[in-house]
Amino acid sequence: MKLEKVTDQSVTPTTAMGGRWYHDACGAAHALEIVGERWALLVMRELFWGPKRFGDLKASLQGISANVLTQRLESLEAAGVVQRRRLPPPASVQVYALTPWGQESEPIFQVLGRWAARSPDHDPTLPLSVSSLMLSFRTMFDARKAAGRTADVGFRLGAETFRVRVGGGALEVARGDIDGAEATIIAPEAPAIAAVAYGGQPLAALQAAGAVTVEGDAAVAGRFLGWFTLPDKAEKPA
Amino acid sequence: MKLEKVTDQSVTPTTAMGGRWYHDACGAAHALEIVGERWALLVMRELFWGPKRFGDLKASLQGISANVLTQRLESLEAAGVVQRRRLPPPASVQVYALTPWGQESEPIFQVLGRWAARSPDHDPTLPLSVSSLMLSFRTMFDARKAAGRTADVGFRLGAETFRVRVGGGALEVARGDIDGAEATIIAPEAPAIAAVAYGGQPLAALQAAGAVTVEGDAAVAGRFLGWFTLPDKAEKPA
DNA sequence: CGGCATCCGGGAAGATACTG
DNA sequence: CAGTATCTTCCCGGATGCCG
Repeated sequence: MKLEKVTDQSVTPTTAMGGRWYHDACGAAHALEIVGERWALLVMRELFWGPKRFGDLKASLQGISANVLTQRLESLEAAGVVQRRRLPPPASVQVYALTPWGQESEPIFQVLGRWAARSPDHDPTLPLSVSSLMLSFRTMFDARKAAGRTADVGFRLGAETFRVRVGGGALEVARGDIDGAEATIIAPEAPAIAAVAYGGQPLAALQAAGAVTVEGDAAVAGRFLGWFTLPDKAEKPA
Repeated sequence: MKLEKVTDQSVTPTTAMGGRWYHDACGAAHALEIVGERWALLVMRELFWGPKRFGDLKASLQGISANVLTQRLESLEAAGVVQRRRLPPPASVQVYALTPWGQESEPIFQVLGRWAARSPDHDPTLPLSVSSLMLSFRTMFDARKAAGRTADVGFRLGAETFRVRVGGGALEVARGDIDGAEATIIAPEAPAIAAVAYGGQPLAALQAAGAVTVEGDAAVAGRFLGWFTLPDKAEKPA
């Protein structure tokens, strides 16, 4: 007995994967139908800290082409993960934002990130978007290292600003205002920060090289960047 | 400047996606390079409770074709997630198993499953593999409902047997021996069990219909199947 | 039977060019 | 700037056939 032809149109056009489903009640399988297409999850990642315009989205996703981005935004909107919004005048431009349910995807990034960081093939020196860096702070934050400490750190990475607050064993991230932070870490590119937090590079070395600038309390900035731990790599079996 | 031909072998054959990478240090992006291809994560799901042969794997993944399964097993093996093993004589057949690091993927299924279960489009009445059902027990176990209780339940689903033990707020699953369980739940297909645990169907109704049989303490079986909760669906925005 | 190679049709991804 | 149109390349899925 053959499967019925699934190219039959008009069947749940809301679901992505162009009409190829797993026909599986398993939640993970359904998740893959929503976010399993190439780029889909990375689009969500880039929207995680707030709405973005098409062009900014495309710029932050190095390598995606406009038509693929359009398709993904359509799929994700149909799935209820992304919402298209028009900003109020005078800035009446269209932006894309995660829905509340889309926002709940943070654990997906944490779990995938922690698992893949143990991959023998993972290369943390590759380019890194600003959104990824902020997500990595929440994923790799090591509360033991920050025990008993607080910090209020601003980031200015290219044109984006983020504020990170640490206290009570938790780390909060928000896009936007950095006024009044104890220290502000400034860099043209996110990977420079990752090199310090994850690559063992001394902050002072990157400051000397001009890749990173710190305003305010440099001791706070230095301490803060030591509060993150990458998991050990897994063994590659014979 | 064109990309070099990526069918060119010898370029990190360890990584999947046939030579299309994200060039992104983000852990989630790297995870997608490993498990983001169609079927890859479901292959891992089917291996989660122990090694399987090619044919059993193919049978449990309704709809996969042999060549795609071969490719996925190759990719996953190259990535260090899956290991090919030869069972000792007399049963000297080849099986596929997760590596220790591959076993660490359980949180991925939990998080994806919990998130996707809230999808407005998720249909829990679709077919369900035995591995998925067992994974769903660990994902959707509601310790509050089982508070102060223990259970030791065997499952015989088609040709597979699993043993599930609940105690101290935790739920353990193991493939294999079910001798001495307090109750054994028998069904030809996993979805019958899901209909009780997640679909609100009374166990007695399925027993009457002959879809499920219980041996041993039926009260234990009935209680056990009430200890699981699906998350609420998210709102579909206008 | 288990596993792999090969061929084919359809469709998704990627690059480029173009339009409002 | 925000997408659409088009073309090419490559992946997915099915079928068949080989070889242990």
